[in-house]
Parts: sequence; structure tokens; C-alpha cells
Amino acid sequence: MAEKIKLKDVAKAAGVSQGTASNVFSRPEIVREEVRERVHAVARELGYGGPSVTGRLLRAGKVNAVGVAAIEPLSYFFEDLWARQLMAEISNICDERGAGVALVSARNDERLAWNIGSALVDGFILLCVEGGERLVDITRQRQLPYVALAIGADDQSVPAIGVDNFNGARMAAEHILGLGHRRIAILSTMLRDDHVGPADEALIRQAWYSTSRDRALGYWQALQAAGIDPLSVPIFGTREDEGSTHAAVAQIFAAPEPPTAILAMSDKIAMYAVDFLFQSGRNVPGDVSVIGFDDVPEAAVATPKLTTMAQPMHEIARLAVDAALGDIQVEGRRVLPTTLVVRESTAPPRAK
Amino acid sequence: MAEKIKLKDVAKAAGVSQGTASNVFSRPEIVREEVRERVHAVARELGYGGPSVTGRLLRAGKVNAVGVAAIEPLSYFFEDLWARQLMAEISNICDERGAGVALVSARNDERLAWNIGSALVDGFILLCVEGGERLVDITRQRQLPYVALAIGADDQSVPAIGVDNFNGARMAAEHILGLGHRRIAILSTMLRDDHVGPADEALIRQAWYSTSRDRALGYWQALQAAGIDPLSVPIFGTREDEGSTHAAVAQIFAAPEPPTAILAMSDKIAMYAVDFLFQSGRNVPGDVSVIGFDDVPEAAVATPKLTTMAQPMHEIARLAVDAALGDIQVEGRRVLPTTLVVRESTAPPRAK
DNA sequence: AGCAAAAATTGAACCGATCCAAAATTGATG
DNA sequence: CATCAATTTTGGATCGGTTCAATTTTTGCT
Repeated sequence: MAEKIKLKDVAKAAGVSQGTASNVFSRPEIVREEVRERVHAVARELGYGGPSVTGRLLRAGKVNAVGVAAIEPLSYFFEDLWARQLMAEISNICDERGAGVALVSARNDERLAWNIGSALVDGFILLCVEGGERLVDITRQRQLPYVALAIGADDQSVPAIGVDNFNGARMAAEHILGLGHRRIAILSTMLRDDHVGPADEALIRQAWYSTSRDRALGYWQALQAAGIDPLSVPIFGTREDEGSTHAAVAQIFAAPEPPTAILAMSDKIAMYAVDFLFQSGRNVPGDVSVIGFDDVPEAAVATPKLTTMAQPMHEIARLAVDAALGDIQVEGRRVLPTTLVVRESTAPPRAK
Repeated sequence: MAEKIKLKDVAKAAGVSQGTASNVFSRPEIVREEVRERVHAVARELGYGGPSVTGRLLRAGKVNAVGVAAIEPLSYFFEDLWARQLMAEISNICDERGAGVALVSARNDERLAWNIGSALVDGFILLCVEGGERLVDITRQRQLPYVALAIGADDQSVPAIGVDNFNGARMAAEHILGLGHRRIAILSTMLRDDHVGPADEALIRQAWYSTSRDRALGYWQALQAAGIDPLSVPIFGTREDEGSTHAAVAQIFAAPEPPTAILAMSDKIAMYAVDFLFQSGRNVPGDVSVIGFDDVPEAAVATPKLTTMAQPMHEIARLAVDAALGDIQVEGRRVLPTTLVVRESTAPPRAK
């Protein structure tokens, strides 16, 4: 079988310089039509597959692709609700920009470092759901633009895009309070890696994940303003899975005066909670109102359709892609507002 | 701001040859520890970010990544059920192999050609749900290994991996017939781009999509063997969406003697059908049995849990990745068997 | 110490294009 | 026909590493 044909071969066979041959492919408008056609003809004849991407790349230094990275198995991108929604938005933006998307990930730090180190991209979008710090550290090595999403810690030196968790949570709580609820419980996302179950004030104020902490604080602020002592409302940490959520709800509703509303820090938690309430014969929103957070696509088609705080996913994705491509510079943390989406899972408490 | 540091600079500063410096990073085991450390120290001091991927690449000629391509918007990969499941498997395999995954797509042919032409990958996996022919043509240009999945046409010159649609469908029908059903209807995936609604024999035998045709023929074979005239069982083409499926089921159940079982060529169709049956007050599997095809993840959690023919997704993904990476050679069409997964949506017909 | 074998290091070629300044060609004009 | 400007083409430098044959250094053994 023939050797791999390169530009040089084509140039020689067509009797032009390599420079001209190169122009035929990458800037056809500057070469005389006659020459252009001859070169094309020769190329076709020789079976030349067009300029090698790698060669071009080396010269250009730009790949025109963004890498999305997470400390998770690669399949995380296709399985996790939030990641999926975000990826859909990110890929749409990349489509518009004509940029490619590469998925980069590994649970193992060493492997991840290698993958991040060798990904062919112009910049990274970091999905920092877990181990955000490490992910950022590893990415820094690469010396490419990057931006962190959903990062827990609030280190101002890392470019990050996040939502206003505090005010989002406050608005969620205000919605519930505005409906007239007074007995309320909170279902939290992870506060610390090793914690599940009832949480106290200290644990919350010192939570490892600022997302969870800020949302809790937002809820509290609204409760306080409504004259309810935040410390009197039960707050349970969950792992955002069925088991820990059901356990938490079970414990909450075992109390003598169970709540009439639940503030859930994620739609996933909210949906598991709704699930459990149905199974235990309670009606949502008839007996209990539930409000989620994030507005994942499933929230709109769940039964009942979930009331929740929507993250401006589209804008997050746009900013993230621009930052990763180096088109804009994100310094410190860029905070975006959330909006309340009222659907069917919240209603005034049943009149006594 | 300093210039970009390159390997050469590090080598000079550390007083070693560029070759040695290169080895420090890519084959550390062959350089003396003392030297290795000195070079690393210098590199750190200079702020060297590790060997540039591009440079390495140019030499190596291998990217160690597979591209997955489709004639769809990029977000298709995160939104479509089947694509998602497949991608999850593909990415797991790539994880194992230490290979990266790049998503390549566009609805527009020209853009797609450009994207495929400039994707930094070692090979392609083609998701040929639609316009498979064109996708293959475009990919061929690139002169890299590729393999087509779910391709409709059966051109033996394109390396493809598919499932045994004929026998899978036959087994599905045999399951239904084995339960005692005799009045049956078929809901088909697209037979031709322009067709929806009742189909006749000619249409099926000349279907544009061999997947649909083979499944239909498989059903017929089983029906025939059970002494039922295939031409007497209604078969409706759908677009695999809610509208066309509901319409088809409505029409089917408007007949004086409606069927007691439905053979659906995809889980998506099956789920929409179940949906409609519930809405019209019929019980599944009490009144009507429904069997799907594909075994998407949702089939296992639907209500009722869907009986279906499982595609060996894991193996498909493994073969596809190996082929795209050029590790194995797929010639012509490689056909994999499907397996029956009995869940809750099928049962014997109600005794008369 | 002497010498062969093993290990480490070097230097230059090479991967496949793009880019740019300089040279060659073409065309218009006086 | 000479001159000048505009258009094309050329050759060689460059991007940032890897690799391999050749060379130098180290090690092991007598």
C-alpha cells in the first residue's frame, strides 16, 4: 500500500512549491485558478486527504475546541441530570461558535492529570461538583484559560461562574412563606463529605461546600424575616440519592407536628422527596408543598410539575464557553441570578 | 510577561540536551534520577507547563481520542435516549483505554464536513440515525478508521456494527405469541422519510431503513410460523414521537376487534403507546401487552417496567471504540444478537 | 587497573503543515 | 519598449516536541 501522501508530495507532483500547494487548500482565493485546479486534480489522483489537522495545528496553535472536565467517570456527562443539561447548553453554544467539544475526566487524580495535560483544547470548563479544588489545581498546570462551574470554595483567585445561591434560596423560601406555610423543613445537598442526616448550625456555617451553605443561609434569612427561628426548622443533609433522601423525609415526617412544606436544595432531592411522600400516602401539593432548586429538564415533566429556582443555564454556558476559548476574561467569581419558576408542587397549606 | 517557555529553554537552563529534557517528561524511567530532578526543578522555576500536546502529537501521529459523529446538533448526544446510553458506554470504554472522546456534529453538511475534517481524533464512530450515507461519505474523506452504528442501508463496503434486527424482532413476536396473544398490531419506526401511518407490504419490503424493514420481517416470520397471516396484522409507521404514535394507537384501537398485544420497534414508541393506552383507560399488561425494542435505561423504570429486546450496548461500544482506534478491523457489517428482557408490560391475554 | 557490557546522554533529523519576505510574473501606462 | 504597480509564486524558517544512531559515562568483573 502506498505511503501516506503529504502536502509536499502533492506539491512536487503538481510542479509547484509547497507554499503554493498549502495556499490551494487553506487560502484558495490567492492562487490562480488554473494552478488551483491542477493541484486539486493531482491531489485527487494521489489520494491526498487534505491538509493534516496536526500539522496545521502546530503552526496555528489554536485547536478551536473546549474541554469540559470533571472528577468523575466519563459517563457522568451522559448520566447526571445537571451535567447533561449543562452539556446540552454548552454544546449548543460551541455549535454556534463552530468549536468542538472534548470530554475530559477520570476519577483517579493521576489519570485525570494526564488527560487534562494531553487534551487537545484551547481551554477548559471545570465541572466542580466534587473535589473542585483538586480539579482547579490540576488544570492550572496546563496554563490554558479555564473557568470553574459550581465550585464550592470561594477562592477569589480562580475564575468561576456561579449562581446567587443565597438570594435564590431566599426567594424560594419567600415563595413558600408567602403561600402561608409556617412549619417547614429543609433538605440539603452535601454539607461535608462525611455527613448525612440532621445538621446543626455549626455544621452549616462551616460547611465544606459553599453552595450548600449559602442556600441554607438564604433560607434562614427569609425565615428570620418572617419571624420564624431558623434553628427551629429541621435541616437534613442528603447525598442526593434515593436512600438518604427517603431516610431524611421519613425522619422529618415522624415528628408529631410534621411540616407542610419542604425546601429542597436540588430538584433531584425534591423529586425523591415527592416520591417518598406519595408512597407514604401524602399528596403534593395538597398535604405538603415541595420546592426544588436548579430547574433540571425533568422538573418540568415530573408529577406534579416541580416548582423550583431556575439557574440561567444558557447564560452560564455562554460565559463558560467564551471564557474557555479565551474570548472573555472572568476574574474571581461571576454570580448570576436565579429565577423562581412556579409550577404545581407548591400551594397554600391545607386550611386547618 | 515572559515568553512561552518551551522544552528547549528548559533544556538549556538545566544544562542538558533537548533530547534528555524530552525524556524527563515522556520517559522518566530512562534518565538518571539526579538529572531528572534538576530538570524538573528548572522547569518549575521557569514555569514550564509540560510538553505541548501539539508538538508531541505532530511527531507521534496519534491523538488517542475517538470522535463520535452524527448529523444532528451537538446537544443530540445529551438529549436523545439511545445516543445517551450509547455514549455512556462508549465513554466508559474510552476511560478504560485511557482514550479521550470528542463530539463532532452539525446538521449542516458543510459545517459537518469541516468539523469532521478538523477533529483531532484517531478515528470515528458514526451515529447514523439519519442521513447515514452522507455521514459515511464525509467521513471517508478524512481517511481515518471509522465504523458506522445503526446504519440503515446495507452497503457491505462500509464497516458497520449492528444488531440482528430480524431475529430480535422474531423473538419479541414469539414471546408475545407464546403468551397466547393472537390479535396483534405493530408500531414501526420510520420506513421512509415521508411516510407515517398504515403501511402495506410493498412499503415495508422497500423500506429505506433496513432496520425497520428487518424488524418487520422478523415479526412476520414469527407470525407466519404461528399460523397468523402477517398481512392481516396492522402495521403503522410512526415518527417515534408522541403525536404520530398516539395517532397510530388511536386508529388501531378504533377497530371493532382491537389487538391484545402491541409489537413496538423501539422503547420510545412502546412508552408513548403505553401512555396513550393508560389515558384511554386501558391497562397494561392487563388489557394490552406491549413489548419494545432497544432496552433504553428508562425502560427499566417506566410504569409498568417495559418488556423489550435488549441491544448488547456494551459490546457494541467496545467494538466501536476498538475499531475507531484502529485496534481491530471491522469489515462489512458485524451483526450482534439481541436478548429478550421480560419485565412487566407483557402478560397472557385476559381470558375471554 | 583494565576492559567489555550496560546505561545515560547528545545532536540532528523529522513530523506536516503555515507564514513571510523576496523574487518572478503579469498587466497597464506613458 | 521601458517603467512601475499589482498579483503570484517561491524557498526557507518555524511551530514544539520525539526519536534514534552515535557517543560518552558508568558499572561489573577479573
